[in-house]
This record gives sequence, structure tokens and C-alpha cells, in this order.
Amino acid sequence: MTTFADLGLSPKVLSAVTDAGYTIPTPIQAGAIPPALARRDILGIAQTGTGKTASFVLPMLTLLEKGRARARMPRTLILEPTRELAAQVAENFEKYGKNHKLNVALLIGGVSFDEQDRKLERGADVLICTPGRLLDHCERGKLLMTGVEILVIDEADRMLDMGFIPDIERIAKLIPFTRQTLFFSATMPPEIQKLADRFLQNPERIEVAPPSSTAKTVTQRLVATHGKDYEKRATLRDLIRAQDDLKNAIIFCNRKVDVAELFRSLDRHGFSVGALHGDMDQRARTTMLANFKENKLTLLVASDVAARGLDIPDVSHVFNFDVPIHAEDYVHRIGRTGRAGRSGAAFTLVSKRDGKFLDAIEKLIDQKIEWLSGGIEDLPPQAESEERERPRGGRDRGGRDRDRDRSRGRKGEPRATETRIETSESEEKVEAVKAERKAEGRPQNPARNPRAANHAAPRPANDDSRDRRSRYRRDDDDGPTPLGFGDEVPAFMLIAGKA
DNA sequence: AAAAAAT
Repeated sequence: MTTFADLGLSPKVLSAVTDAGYTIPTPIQAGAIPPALARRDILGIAQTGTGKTASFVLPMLTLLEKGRARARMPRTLILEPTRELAAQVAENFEKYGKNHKLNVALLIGGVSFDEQDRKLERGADVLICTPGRLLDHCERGKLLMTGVEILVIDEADRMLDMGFIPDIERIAKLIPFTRQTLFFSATMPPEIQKLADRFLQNPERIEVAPPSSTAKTVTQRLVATHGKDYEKRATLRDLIRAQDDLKNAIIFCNRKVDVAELFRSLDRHGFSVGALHGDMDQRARTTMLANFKENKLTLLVASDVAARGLDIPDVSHVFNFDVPIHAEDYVHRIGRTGRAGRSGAAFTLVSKRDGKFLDAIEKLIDQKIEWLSGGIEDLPPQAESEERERPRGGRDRGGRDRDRDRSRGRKGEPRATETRIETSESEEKVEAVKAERKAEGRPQNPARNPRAANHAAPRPANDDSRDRRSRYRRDDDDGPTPLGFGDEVPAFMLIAGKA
């Protein structure tokens, strides 16, 4: 059996690999490292989760042991589609390059130029970049690309999706053609093949089987839900609470605004939760991801920025709050769990309107996904209330659901994912008003349900069905209704605040 | 029905 020791890596690199606990290379590593060390061009067709990053980091480290960097003349250049991926590759250089004295510079947007400039000035052995920021540095004249010996283009198909190919071409033109090029892509559509043909000279082609993409170790289920945001959020909360083996989870939304909104909702409900999407400032992105990786956050609500490539080990669950619009994204998303042979669970919330996207997914993965408990047609009728979203109160964070849990003695301990948040004074007042109303046998907070008054079958005065924890219960997370408006709550106050 | 990336 091939071990890392058989691949021709330098002793310094080998010892770092051993220290990291690896002995057996993955197929892409075994296939790509020897020709890369022989200075061949590489065409690697491999998805994330196959050990692709190490397949270029390790030989680069070995090759970089000869020679030294000169100011403003980087020796190697790695292009990544997202900032997080770039940062992750930089971490790999730290980990496997701990026996080297290499200058690694991370050139990504969203952070200041100063430190990046300083590193360039000092002479970078390795430059890890997102295309925009790299070109920015080039245009500022801080960077000479004529010394680049190795160019890595990672996630080429994703770069294509993101419209980066013109940038990549511009960058490639600045680099001498005597360079060695390592080119990686998860898929090989014709445009990518053309690009590879232009960039690579007589490459060694290594193709590895898609990592058990919809792996057998991942239990996939569909969860029927009504389609309103609050109904989906309630379904999701119940689903999360029902998981006994949940260690940590990524929850995917299709849109950034929905990431922000779901994050706020879960946070208010006391879940240990973070958010990640491309409109957040870079510091927040970095800390959120770090906290999630360090298990300081149990849940991460994310856009597809997190769907591919991010190496977050040991995610026990993936929840698709939205059915992804592009079927491939489904595969990438659920590929965040069940990695390296571990078991994982992936749940996808499906409402009526998601039908055709679901069909496309099942066609792509060539299997039918089981429903957790009945399909959409089996859903109980929509909750009788058609209340709309209420405004978001800044001060009424969390707590309320669990307060009721206690006072009513409902069974079920708060799960590990939930943390207690102090009930604010204003919230206590609202609770007090509610309790008073209830004692008087009046419907709770009528302003919250303008239609309740003329509902065909009014609830008995002591009916507390509204409060029963049910996936169909009205989302109760949106703060107290503004008191004093009666049925005349201005429309603008009912619109969910978008970040 | 989207997201990502330079400012």
C-alpha cells in the first residue's frame, strides 16, 4: 500500500504530515503528488473532501525548499474562488509548513491592504488570493508576477460559475509560461476543458471518483412543510430539537436575506447559532467560521458560500432550509456531512412550490429521497391563523419559549443547543399582559390575529392550543406585537426587517 | 427563486 513516505516528499514535509496524523494518502494525493514533484502540470478532477488541497500544498512545500523569495516577487500563486477557501489553504500551509520558514501571504478582499503590502514587501514564497484583490495589488504596482514558478488554479468550475475566468486569464498572462500549473476542478464542462487546454502543457490527468457525493453514510430525508417563512422556521426548530445525535449543523438558505433572518430567529429562540454569507463584513465571517469550527457555535446558518470546499470536520447534520435551486448545490451542501466515512444526516425542508427543484435533485443523484414522515399532501391543513410577520423588537431576545416551558411544566429539557438568555423587562411586561388576558378568558393578544375575531369556529376561552409546541404553530419568535395599535398595525411594521 | 468577488 502506498504511504506518504513513498511519494517523494521532503523529510520536513513528511514529518509535518506524520505529526498531523496521516500515513495513507488519498487517491488524488497519491496520483498528483509524484508528478507535481517532477514539475509536471496537473489536471486534477476532484471534489472537495477528497484531500485535494494537500495534493498541491505538500509538493509545493517540497519544491519551495530550494530558493528564496525576493521582495514583491512571489514564487508561487494560488487562486481560490472565495475568501474562506483562500484562508483555509493558508491554514494548510501553516500546518504542513511548520518545519519551513516560508512567507505565506493571503491576499483577499474585505481586509486592509497594509498587512498584505508588508508581506509582499518582505517577499512571499506563497501567495494565496481571490482574483479581485490580487489584480488590485497588481494595478497598484506592488507586485511582480515574473518570478512565479508555480500557479495553482483551484475550483476552476466554480470560478467559471462566478464569472472569474476573465480575471484568471488576465492573471495568467502576467505569469511566465515556463511556470508549472496545477489545475483543479470538480467537474469538466467544455469551457473548463478549453481553459485547461490553454493553461496546461502536457498535464498529468488525475480523476478521482466523486467522493461518495451523496454518500451512503449520509442519511437523507425530506421534510414536508408549509411554505411561509414562519412555518418553515417552526418546522426547522422542531426538526433540530428532535435530533438526538446532533453535534453541530449547517443550515443552508438560498438567499442572504434569509440567512440573516433565520439566524436572528434561531438566536432569539436561544439556539447556539452563527451566520455566514457574503454580505457580512470579513471580520464577522472569519469569527463566525472560527467559532463554529471550535464548537463555540452549534448551528451555522449559511448561504452557498459555505456549500463547497470549506473544511469543517465532523458536521453531524445539514439542514436545507430552502431546496437549492441548482441541483449540484444539493450535492455540495450535503457533502458537508458524512465526511471521511463518518455518518451524517441531511434534512431538506420541502414545501409545495419546491417540487420541480426536488425533481431535478433526485434526477441528478439518481435516487428518490425518503420523506421523514409523509409528503406534502399528508400535511395537516395550514394553521388556521394567517397572521403575518410582526416587527422585530431589538430588546426581546430569546427566552420566552422556554419560560413557558417551565411555567407550564412541559416535558423536555432544553437541548444542548439552547442557551438561556435573560428575559428583558419589556418582555416580562408583555408576558404579564398575556397572563392577565388569559386569566380573564380573553384570547391572547388579539392584535396579533386580526382575523381571530370573525373566525368561523372561535376557540373556547380556555383553549391553549396556540401554545402547544407544534410544527404548525404560528412562529412565536418575532417579538411582542406593538401594543396600542389594535387591528390597525401599520403595514410597514409588519414587514420583516431585512438586513 | 441565488451566491460569490475589488472598492
